[in-house]
Formats: sequence, structure tokens, C-alpha cells
Amino acid sequence: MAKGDKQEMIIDAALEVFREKGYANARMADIARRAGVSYGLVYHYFGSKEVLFNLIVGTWWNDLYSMMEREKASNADFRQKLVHIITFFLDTYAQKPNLISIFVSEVCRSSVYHTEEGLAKFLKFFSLCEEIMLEGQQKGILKKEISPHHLTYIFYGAIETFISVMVLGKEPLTRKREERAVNAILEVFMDGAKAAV
Amino acid sequence: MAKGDKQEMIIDAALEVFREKGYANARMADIARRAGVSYGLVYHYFGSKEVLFNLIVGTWWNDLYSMMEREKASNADFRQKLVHIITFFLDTYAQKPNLISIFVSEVCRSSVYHTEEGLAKFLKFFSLCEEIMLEGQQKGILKKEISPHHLTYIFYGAIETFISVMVLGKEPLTRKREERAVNAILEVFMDGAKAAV
Amino acid sequence: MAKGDKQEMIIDAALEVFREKGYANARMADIARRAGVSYGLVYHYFGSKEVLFNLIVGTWWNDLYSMMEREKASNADFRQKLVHIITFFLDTYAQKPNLISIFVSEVCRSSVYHTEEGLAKFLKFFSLCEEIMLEGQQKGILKKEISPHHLTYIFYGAIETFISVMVLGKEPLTRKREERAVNAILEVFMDGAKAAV
Amino acid sequence: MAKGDKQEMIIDAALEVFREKGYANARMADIARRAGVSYGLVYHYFGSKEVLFNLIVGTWWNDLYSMMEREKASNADFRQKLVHIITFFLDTYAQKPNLISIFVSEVCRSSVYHTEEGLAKFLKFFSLCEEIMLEGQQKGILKKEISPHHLTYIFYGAIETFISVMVLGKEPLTRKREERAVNAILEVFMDGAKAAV
DNA sequence: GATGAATGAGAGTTCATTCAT
DNA sequence: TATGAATGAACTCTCATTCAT
Repeated sequence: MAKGDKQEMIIDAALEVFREKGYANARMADIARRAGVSYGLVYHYFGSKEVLFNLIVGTWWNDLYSMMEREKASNADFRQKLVHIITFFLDTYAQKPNLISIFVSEVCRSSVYHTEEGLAKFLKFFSLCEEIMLEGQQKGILKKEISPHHLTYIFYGAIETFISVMVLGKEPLTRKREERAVNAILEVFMDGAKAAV
Repeated sequence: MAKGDKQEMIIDAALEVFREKGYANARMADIARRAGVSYGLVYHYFGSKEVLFNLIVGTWWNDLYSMMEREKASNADFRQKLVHIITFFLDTYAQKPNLISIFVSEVCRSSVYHTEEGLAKFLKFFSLCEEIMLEGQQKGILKKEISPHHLTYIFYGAIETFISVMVLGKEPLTRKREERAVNAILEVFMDGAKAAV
Repeated sequence: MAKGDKQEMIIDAALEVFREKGYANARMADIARRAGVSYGLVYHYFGSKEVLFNLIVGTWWNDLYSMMEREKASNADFRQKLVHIITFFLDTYAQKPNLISIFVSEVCRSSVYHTEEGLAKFLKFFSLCEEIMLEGQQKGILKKEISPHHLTYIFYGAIETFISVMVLGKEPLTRKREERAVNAILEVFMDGAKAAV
Repeated sequence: MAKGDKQEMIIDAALEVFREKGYANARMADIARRAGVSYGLVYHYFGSKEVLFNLIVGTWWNDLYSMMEREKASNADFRQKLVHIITFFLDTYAQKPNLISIFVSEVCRSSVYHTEEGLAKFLKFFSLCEEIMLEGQQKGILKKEISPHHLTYIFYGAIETFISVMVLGKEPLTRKREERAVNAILEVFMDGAKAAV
């Protein structure tokens, strides 16, 4: 068995266990058992529970930052950028449901609320988001009366809640459902929920 | 010292400790020390850590449900109902910051994701929210193209994120800031973030 | 309510609780609740759990000793003395089932095995029993080849096991059943279980 | 050190501690210290105090049942069967004094009186004993006037009391003493204590 | 690399007992 | 006499982590 195999098996097992039980109730023994390795090996590769968790979470944050930087730098239509951001979350849900589940249920909570480092990660993401909102305002696409902060909260809040509900309902993400979610968020965020007169 | 005093002191201490450390890392010893009572008294009154936590959380949910029911039944202008809902969260932040902090960081996370009961509480709230959105649609105020589910996610997601950011930043809630928050959420939710042409 | 009333209610409650749960698992709070008094009052009258238990048990031992002394001193037929001893146990079962249950399940165990005092009480009873057996031998009624010790073990062992089984089966003691038990023990002890040729 | 070693050391330590203090007063810390292992290892192997105790006790019951089944099935002389049963208890006393001490002081008490499972174990043994008594009656060796139940109580009661007294006196079991005990029980049980005329 | 036996600090909980009223 | 709030030592059990093999 190749070295990478077992490392990956442990990470996959950790993703499952952290999602199912949450960080606090996840047992290293559970992770080892799920991965089919001894629990000495988990320590051999990852050093501690915290390191293992941060590795998983760190990967996520980096992916998220990359995507946001990419969007920031891209020449795409502003509306398209928002679509890309929403889609990034939805696609992650489809492909790595454990990861995004951990993100919404654990990361942006325990870690964000109770550690400096977690808070910094979160704020960095918000900061990137705000830059994009600012860009939208500067391009004359978004209202200037609402601060980029607030726009970020509303836009991101919508995404997070959509994801949360899917995670809670363990809903499979069909093509159609994804489209409807993107449309709903974009439509309300851009044009509002008010019925046309 | 009256009996109720100490019970209340324990609850207040619990609110602080649960907020600071989260449920998993909160120590009963911390709570007792913070309340200035002995270890055993916490158990004398509340039986267990879980019961104590659920008591606190249960109070919150009940207040939330009451408010939602009140709004549902009220004759107020639809827009006013939304204002009331947003205001309820903001006011709770102002008056019971520990409680709402626990709500956003613990309740709608660990508890909702890892217990049946927590999930049920959450869904009940969403359900009430959807009924109000439906009412908005039936009155011709909200678009019918977006499902009440989705409207709920966007509206509630915005509120939760506003609260979360305030909690994280430990921001005091001034009159002005509250007004701006209510306006931002309402404006974007109803009319959208798009600049007028 | 007279003073004696509450004391007696506590003792009755203690008898029940000690029987149901055993000494180790009996809670002072259970006893107080069962007696319908506050648990401060239990301490007011009896000082401690141990004292309360010893009071109950002491009463039993004293009754037992009295009976044995009476039999020892009596002029009754030897066989009658054995009947009286057996009957004493059976009657106590009928009248104070909790007390005798505690005796067989608790006293002659925990207390006897793990405290000097308990052991002494037990040996004193055995000693009295042996004296009666010796008397039987001296009167030419019992075999001299078997030591009074051993005769005691067999005689008392039979009684204790009869009682134990009744306690375990929660059997009511009818007149007929009592008679049969006395006869069985006496018949086997005196004449043996062997069928006549 | 082989794995089995420490497990056995823990069981031996547990036997000692349970005998000395009884189940309720035995401390897991005592057991670990006595076994010369860390606290956690006891749990590593045995999971809980109750499991550890039941393991010990279960072994005893199984040995007892095996012996009884063997005797039931054997073609030996009826009298010999009784000798074997008595000898089984006495030999266990000689070889595993802690085990039999726990049996008489704990198992057939707390456990039997306060748990369903314990009661069932006890009754199963009695049932086996009664079958042997019935066999004695059917072979014309035992009187038919006394029920097999009652014969069991007297026979077993004698054994238990002999063992109890030895345990309490911490008496070493010499060859001679064993012989005398067997003889006494058998002689009285079969032929009675009454002196020949 | 890989195992899992071994460790022990630390947590929740219990409950006999005290004491102010 | 009577209450029950208040105490805290003691106990079981957990689990991240270490380390010899």
C-alpha cells in the first residue's frame, strides 16, 4: 500500500467523523477505526487531533481564498462573479459534502468564535468578499447606499443558509435544484424579493 | 439570600461560560466558580450540564417562537413584520449578548447538527418564517417566483450573519448602527442590491 | 404529630429502602422522601446513615439473642427448642419482611465480612447456637461424632436458605407453608434425608 | 511483558480488592494500584467496574454449572455426587479463596437480591441441584416426603455456611478439615443428627 | 512505517453531611 | 422540631497522547 493511500484514508475518515460528531465529540479512535488503521498511525502522520482538524480546515480555507482571488482578478461580468461564488459552495457540497458540512457546522463556529486564528481566517474571507462588493459599487452595478460590509453579510448569509439547510436535510444536489438556488440568491440579492408593481 | 438569586446567578454564569468557551469546553467548575457557588449546588438545581444548557437554550427558542407567532397573527404591515423580526434579534443582542452569542455559535450548530431535538427546533422556526413569507406572497408584496423556503433562507441568513459579525467583533449596538442594519437587510431583501439605472 | 411518629416513619422508610437497594445504594434522600420528611430531620434524629443502619440491625441482633438465650434457659424439650428457633425466623419473615430481608442480604454479608463489629455479632449468635447443640449432645439426643460447630452450620444454613428463597420469591408465608418448612428442616436435620429401607 | 499477563494481574487484583472491600467499596484506583498498572489500563481491558466484576462472577457461575451438569450426567453413586458437589466448593475455597469469598459475601447477596440477572443465575443453580435431589428420590435413596426444593435448601445451606465460616475465620483448609466437613454435611444430610438409640 | 498497550490528567456527577433559618 | 439550600470530597469513566516493539 502506498504511503499516500493511508494518509488519505485517514483524512477521509476524519472528514466523516468530524462531520458526524463534531470536533469535540470526535474520537481519534473513531477516526483510526474508520480508516482501518491503528491509532498510533494517525499520530504518526498528523501529530494531534487539532493538527488533523486544522489541516482539513486549512485546505478548505485555501480553496476558498483561491477561488475568491480568482474572481477578484477575473474580468468576468460582475453578476457572473457572484454566480461563481455561489456555485463554488454548491459544487463543494456536491463533491465534498463532509467538508462543507464541517465548515458550516464547526468551522465558522467553534473555531471562529473561540480562537484568534479561526477568527482571522473568517475575516479574511469577508474582506475578500467586501472587495468584490466594492468593485460592484464602483462599476455602478451595486447601490452605494449599502456598505460593502453589509452587502457581504447578506450575500454570504444567504449562501451559508442554503448550504446549511441542504446539509441538514442531507439533500442530494440535482442540476435543477442547483440552478434554482443560484437563481433565488442572485435574483433576491440583485433585484429584491418585492413583487413588481 | 433568596433561593431564586442563586439559581439566577448560576444561569448568568452559565451564559457567560458557555459563550466564552462553547458547550464542549465549558466546565461545570467554571460555572460554579463564576457564580460564586459550590460545585454541588449547580447540580442541586439543574441536574446536569446538558439540562442547564437546554434550559437556557429552551428559553431562547420559546421567546423566538412567541415573537414569530405574534408577528404571524398581527395585522401589521408586512414590511413592519420583517422589521420586527430583525429588531427582535438585534434587541436580544443588545440585552442578552451572551444568549444570542450562544445561539449563533452553539445552538444552530452543534445542537442542530447533532441532535434530533435541536434540528426540530430549528425547522420549527424556519417553518414559521416560511408562513410569513407565504403571507407576503399572498398579499402580493413578495414575488411568487421564489419559493417561501428560499426567501426564508435569504432573509434569515442575512440576520444571522449580521448578528454573527457583531458577536465576533463584540460591537456595541448603537441606535444608529441598529437602524443601518435594519435598513440594509430590508432594503436589499425587498428591493435588491442593484443600483437604480 | 407526635415525636415518636416521625422517628418511626423514618425507620420504616429506612427498612424499605435498605431492603430494596441494599445499604450501599440506599440514599438518605430516598429514605427521607419515603418517610415524607426533610432529610435534615433524618440527621436530626439519627446522626448518620451508618447509625441509622446499625440501629435497625442492632435491634434485630438483640431480638435474636434474646430468643436464643430464652431457648437456652428453657426447660423445653430439645426438639421443641429447634422448632422455636426456626419459627422465630419464619415469624420475623411474616411480620417484618424488610428486616429479615436486610438481615440475609446485607447484614450477614457486607457488615459481617467487612467490619469487626459485624463479625462479632455473627459469632456471638453462632456461639449461642453451638451451646444449644452441645446441650442436645449432652442430653443424648444428638450424635457426638459431629462437632457442635458443624451441627450449627448445617442447622442455621438450612434456615437461612429457606428464608433467602422466600425473600427472593417474595412468597407470602401461609400457615401450611410454614409448617412444611419447619417439618422439612427438622426432619432432615434430625433423621436425615435418606429413605427408610 | 505479554498482553495476557497484565490482564490477569488486573483480574487477580480485582479479586483481592472485591473480597476485601466488597463491590460497593472497591475502588477502581485500588485495583489498578494493586495490579501495578495505570488507572486507564483497567478500563482499556475491561470497560467498567461492573463488567470487570461480572467477568469474575460469570467465570464462577460457569464453573459451577459445568460441575453440576457433569454430576447430573454422571453414572456415579448418588452419595458420591453429593460428595463431589461439596468438594467442588471446598476445593475452590482452597484454590481460589478470593473468588469463593466474593461468591458468598457479594454474589449470592447484593447481586442476587438486587438484579434480575443475578437472581436468574442463582435460580439456575438451584434448579440443577433440585434435579439431582429428584434423581436421589427416584432411585429410592432419598425420602419422597420432603420436596426436592427443600432438600436443596438444606443441602446447599449447609455448604454455604461452612464456606462462609471458613472465609470469615480465614481458616486454611487442611486435608483433615476438608474430610471432616464433607463427612459432617453428608452424615447429617443423609442420616440426620439424631443419636442412634 | 505501523501497532496498540499503556498512561494519567481531567471531566461530570453523586451524595453524605452541615447549618442557617 | 423541622427544613432544604449549600458544600465538596470522592468516585467512575474518558480519551488525547506516548512509546516500546
